[in-house]
Amino acid sequence: MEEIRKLYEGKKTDIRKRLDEFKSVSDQTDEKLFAELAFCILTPQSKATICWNVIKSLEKNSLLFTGDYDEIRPFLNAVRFGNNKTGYLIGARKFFTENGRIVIKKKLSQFKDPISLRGWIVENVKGIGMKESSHFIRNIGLSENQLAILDTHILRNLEKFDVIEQVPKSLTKNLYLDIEEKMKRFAGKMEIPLDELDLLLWSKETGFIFK
DNA sequence: ATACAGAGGTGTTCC
DNA sequence: TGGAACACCTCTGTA
Repeated sequence: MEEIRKLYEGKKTDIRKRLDEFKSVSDQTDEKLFAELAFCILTPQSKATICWNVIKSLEKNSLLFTGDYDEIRPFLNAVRFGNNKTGYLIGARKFFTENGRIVIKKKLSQFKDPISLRGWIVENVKGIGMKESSHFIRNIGLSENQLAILDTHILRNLEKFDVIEQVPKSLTKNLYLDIEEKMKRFAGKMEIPLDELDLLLWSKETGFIFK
């Protein structure tokens, strides 16, 4: 507990700066928001920096919004499960396309709160589960301290600090929500906003704050 | 050198 | 009907 508080005081400035950058994303174009979503589709079990570079390459080559499977797939050669993820990316693009262009901000703004938005994305965007939906919403600055991004790093830390008994072997939707509640209570006890606690535990494991 | 676990999980299948 | 088991797939660090 004391360890967390001390760590937090040291990194608070950097963490808040990063969260402010996330918040500014919601003012970006629909294309920019989709690029974030695409990034979150690629991320599972893969290196975040590589995934972000892939998205940038696709943008540079004007394929993110127009490329078909065979054109996009080679860019995902270094991404785990590239076959599936290429399909998910194209499916998501189709889902958010209206009259030939990406419409995403308008759709997201229909939701009152981050929780319902997350559920809607999980239901409708194939390839995005609870964790990545939370990740995406946080990355575009709409999480409002209500969503936990429960990846292996965070779960390991929650176990370490006795927030959960042990890291579960598989994370069902209900279990996700259950652990999320526990993490929220822990954040409250630590007097650290949930979004900041997430980045804190994440950077504690990986040494830096990326996405 | 070769082997092997682990990496910011998710969809499908089966009970 | 909710959850466990399994497939997806490639790179990197470690022994």
